[in-house]
Amino acid sequence: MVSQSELSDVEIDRIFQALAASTRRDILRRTLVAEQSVSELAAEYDMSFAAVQKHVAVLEAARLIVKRAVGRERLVSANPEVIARAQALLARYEELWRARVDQLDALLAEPDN
Amino acid sequence: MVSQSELSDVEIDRIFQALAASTRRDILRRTLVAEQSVSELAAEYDMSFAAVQKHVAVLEAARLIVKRAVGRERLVSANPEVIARAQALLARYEELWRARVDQLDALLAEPDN
DNA sequence: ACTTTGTGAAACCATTTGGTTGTACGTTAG
DNA sequence: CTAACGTACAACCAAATGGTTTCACAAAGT
Repeated sequence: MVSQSELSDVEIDRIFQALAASTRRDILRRTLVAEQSVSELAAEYDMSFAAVQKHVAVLEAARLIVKRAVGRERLVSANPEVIARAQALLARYEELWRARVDQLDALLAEPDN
Repeated sequence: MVSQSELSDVEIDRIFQALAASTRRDILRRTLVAEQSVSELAAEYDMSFAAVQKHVAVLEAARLIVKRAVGRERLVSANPEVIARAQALLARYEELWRARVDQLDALLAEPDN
């Protein structure tokens, strides 16, 4: 079992904000597959090292990734836990929708209409 | 079956960007449960009508909601289709993670280690 | 006919975002 | 020891964001 403290609004803001840029989604994808140093990541994109580092920082603030120090390198790996939380959030939205549809169905099934 | 054209990066950007503000998530929640006019929505928040209208516009640009005109009102309702797409995206990320874990498991299960 | 209501859009402003370059500093390599 | 590498951070800038107020206009109510 993992820590199941509820996510605050600002935390959710940060998660979706972090996901709202394709470079960051790509970094997330890469680090889900395998741990990578910040330089390795930076080499993949057509922008400065500092820019990539900032993207990594945004993902880290959202706790979508974690870094661990190994010598002078910082190895980045994704945190699937938080991704799962975001997914669960969206799933709850869909549930609201289903409830609405069910309610409508029940109404239509009412005999005295 | 619904239209299954692939989402572009910018479309995905817009979806997550739209989800990255709690007011907009709240609007989405309300309109998932029941159709609401823009004024009805605006009445719920401590900001100007124009501000809420802008939030609605952001959600609409992301196609997370749709509007239909009834007289002078614009009735807003959520589009669960797009929410499902976002959820599916996150699910694929989790799948990448699982593949990584499986690969690691296989490696550890190797007899000649 | 006039007024009110619901919506949209423009202009404006402060803050945030996403990029840049430059600097500093610890770690590894020669 | 010195040079190169990996990272972090600050300062700066343009563009986007999130709010405001104001104006315009069509639809509904009186």
